[in-house]
Amino acid sequence: MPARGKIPRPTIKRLSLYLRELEGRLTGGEHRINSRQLGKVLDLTDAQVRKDLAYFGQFGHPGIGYDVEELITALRRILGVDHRWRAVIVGAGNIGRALMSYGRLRRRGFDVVAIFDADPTLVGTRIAETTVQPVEHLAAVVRRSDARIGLIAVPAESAQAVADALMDAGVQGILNFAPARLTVAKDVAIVSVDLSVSLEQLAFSISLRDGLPGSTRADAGADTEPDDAR
Amino acid sequence: MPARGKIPRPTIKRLSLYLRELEGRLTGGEHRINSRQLGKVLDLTDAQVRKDLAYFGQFGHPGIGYDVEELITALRRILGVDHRWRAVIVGAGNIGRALMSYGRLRRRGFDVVAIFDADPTLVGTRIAETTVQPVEHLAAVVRRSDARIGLIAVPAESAQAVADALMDAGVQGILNFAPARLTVAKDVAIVSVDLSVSLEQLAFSISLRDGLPGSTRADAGADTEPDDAR
DNA sequence: CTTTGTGAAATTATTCACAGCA
DNA sequence: TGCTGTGAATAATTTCACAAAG
Repeated sequence: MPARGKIPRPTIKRLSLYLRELEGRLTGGEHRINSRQLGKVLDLTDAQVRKDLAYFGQFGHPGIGYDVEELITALRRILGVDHRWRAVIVGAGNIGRALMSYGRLRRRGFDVVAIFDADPTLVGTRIAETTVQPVEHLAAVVRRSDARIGLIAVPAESAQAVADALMDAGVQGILNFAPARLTVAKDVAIVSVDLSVSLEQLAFSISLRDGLPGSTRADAGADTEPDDAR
Repeated sequence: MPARGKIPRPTIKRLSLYLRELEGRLTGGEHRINSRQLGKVLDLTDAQVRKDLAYFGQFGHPGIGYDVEELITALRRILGVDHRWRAVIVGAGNIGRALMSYGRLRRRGFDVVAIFDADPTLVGTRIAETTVQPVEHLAAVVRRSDARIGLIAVPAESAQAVADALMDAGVQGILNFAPARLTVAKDVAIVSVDLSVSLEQLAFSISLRDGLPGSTRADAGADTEPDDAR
């Protein structure tokens, strides 16, 4: 039920940033905001903000601006985070453990219900109140818990196999932290995050300046931030 | 010495992906590749690949394709990863510790020389052979080690203060994992990665499909993957 | 007077398509 | 023949600018 018209890909990324900013403002006691103010903090034009939102309906009040709470509610529905999502993590290495312990995920609506690893020495250990299970249990646990999202935190070599297993188990979306490009069924969504790529973007930007003048901001793609949210 | 002409922002992100793919192929024993093959795996047209590379020079051989090693060398120079970078991490929580232990960073040319935290109970603990230092030491250590990059892994509330401290200490680039938009001097590069934003992109993509048909791939910005590298 | 929503214009990025080299 | 590099064409995205609403 989202939109009218076709939504530009960049718009989707900005919606999350709008939501994050609005939630911060609501906490700070602000109940009203206009497109200029919202654009300012994200380095966007006011027109950009209005156009992004207009793809999904009319949320503003001419002469007034936007009601922060109203807009938050709308954005949550648009992004699909007006309800909670269950997820599983595959890989209990550094990244998997950090994700498991990252309280912010839960606060933002994502419940990690299980973590798996293929290494027998890790199976049975506990991370943030959850016991690491053998990957063999993946299919059964995903089905039983009805988890719809899988987070891949395994080495590049096994990432595709894990993705296949997650898809077989029925997940609808995959967040991939392995530095590999994964092939997924077309009815499965995938977003990837590669820290090395982010660091290389940074190295490139720094190198550029060291050479000729000129400024650069970069957004890191997945999860990228919004920095340079354009 | 980089480019001729102005480089599209999306091109920069793809360069890292080309490099990652090429390194994998070289390891697999492939010494030659053409734009069609390289584009295929990243879901890009062959023209896109050629155009991206052509911004920086002539690396191909008509009728033949590209020499993998030659292209890797060129891409490393372009991206600024033909030499090593020293970095410091601020924040020894889940994310900071995971980054510190993430061996891949070192393998890709980034040496984390120190990690800091404001929490006295964490100071002195060891993570991957490195002792957590008090943030008060930040300026001195950054200067002494000549670190040029700072990784921010602290809560959103303290992220801006940490960014300011890093800039004062002289870093030229910041990789920000805090869910906050940071303001930086215009001669400092910044790339941000927000896992919640990536997860929301995923939730949005899944929700879209559940509604109307249509496929979506998403790249997560920072680090994003390359998935849907278009 | 302020601020939204939105066509029209401008800008940016991608794809086409082909001349030229191996 | 196979494939690169690139100008020209097309498509996507952003910005402009203004009518309408509070």
